[in-house]
Amino acid sequence: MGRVKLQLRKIENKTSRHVTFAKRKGGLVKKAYELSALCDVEIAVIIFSPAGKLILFDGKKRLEEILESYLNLSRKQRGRCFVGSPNFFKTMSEVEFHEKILEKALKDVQNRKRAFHQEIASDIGGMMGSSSHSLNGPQQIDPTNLVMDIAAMNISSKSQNSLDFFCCSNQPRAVAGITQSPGMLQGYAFPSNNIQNNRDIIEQGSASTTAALQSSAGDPAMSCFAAFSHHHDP
Amino acid sequence: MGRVKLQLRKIENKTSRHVTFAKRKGGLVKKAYELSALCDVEIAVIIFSPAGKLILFDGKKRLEEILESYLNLSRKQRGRCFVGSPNFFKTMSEVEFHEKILEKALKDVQNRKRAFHQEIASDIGGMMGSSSHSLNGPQQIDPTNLVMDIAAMNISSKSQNSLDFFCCSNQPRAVAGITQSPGMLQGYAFPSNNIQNNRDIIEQGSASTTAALQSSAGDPAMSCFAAFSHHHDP
DNA sequence: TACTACTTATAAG
DNA sequence: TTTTATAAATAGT
Repeated sequence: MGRVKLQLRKIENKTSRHVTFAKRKGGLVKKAYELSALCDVEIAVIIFSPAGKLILFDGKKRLEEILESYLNLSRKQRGRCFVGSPNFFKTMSEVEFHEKILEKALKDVQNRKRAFHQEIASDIGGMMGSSSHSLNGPQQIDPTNLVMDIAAMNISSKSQNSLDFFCCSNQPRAVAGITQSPGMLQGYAFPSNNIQNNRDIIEQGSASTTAALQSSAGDPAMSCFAAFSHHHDP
Repeated sequence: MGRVKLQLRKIENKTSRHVTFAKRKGGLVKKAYELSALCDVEIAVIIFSPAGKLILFDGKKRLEEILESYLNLSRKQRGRCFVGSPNFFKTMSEVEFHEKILEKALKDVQNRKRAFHQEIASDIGGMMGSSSHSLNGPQQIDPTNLVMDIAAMNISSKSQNSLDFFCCSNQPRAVAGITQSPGMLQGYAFPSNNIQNNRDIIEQGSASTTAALQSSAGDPAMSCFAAFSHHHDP
């Protein structure tokens, strides 16, 4: 829309590009808001501005587990999350807390290892041929098999107070394509361990968005956007 | 736009709502595509349809670390990612692989602990008052301090081959507000540990998108959308 | 699905 | 920033 039809390629003039970005960014967020409201669906729009900063719109709740990682990283209420070298730990209590988590995780893995040994042993001691469990015994390490297809996993709901959800990676920090604000993406690991607290934060977020919507006489989507806009550059 | 101006609230008629959803969904994705192309920015649009299925658009590369978690969870090429109880491990090699990771992580944390002890000891042995390092000695555990503000962290690039990026959480599986397809969100932990491999997959994705764009005489954004649409319900 | 009258978004000034 | 003229999106058919 406009005086002329634009070709769909990068606008070379920097000023024009920034003007267009500012306009269309607002338009996109507004459209997202409208679609979310009209059709009662959950939407997130994530934009990295030319300056590399983050602009967000999220409609309803489902995506908040992801989006909070962007919106709220600096709020120190995310739950137990440990990212980075232990050298970043600032207090002994932090170190010891994570030491305990890791000890527990290691113990769980080692228990599993023992169970494997037993199952293998019983396999050998039992009949030949078909075994009712899926173990294949020791294998070569195949990194491509180490990713679990979570969607196919049956989630066990027992042992809520044991460490039943953790993650390890030796992923180095330098992630392809991420040069600006590396912490944004990498800082998030898992949802808060305190669901009630987490929900409170979500509610807070909704409230502030609502407040922004109400305080603006004009366009609700635009003010919704404005509510988030302290997360990006001016 | 249209014959009448719609009020910005949920369309109650189900058929109208679905028609509007279909139209505006396409429009939103097209807008995202245009903004991405015109302004050379990275964009993702994530939509859960009324049926709860996923619709995605992503512009450039920065967000793929997040979006791949949705698009590619079932491709067993994500790198070393361990989520869930060790009981889900299917092979001894998986168990042993993660045992090693955890042992290393624990060792790193314990090294840090030792360093703390030394720093504290030298604090006691040194002059009173101002100390040049930031340690405060042992403290009460304050869970709210255990989340690191990654954005404020200075990322050390050394020790690429040591475990310098890992995460632990005792987050239970039942995450508030996530009832459908829980695996989608929870399955993803960190970017692939094999960046080259990861990039290959990204290129694949881009290629198929490009192919879709080219194979459609009509609207590039729409066909781009179509390229992803096998991820949502028909 | 296609049409079309109308609203909305926006390129240029 | 605000104002147009025009292109684009879309509600109802």
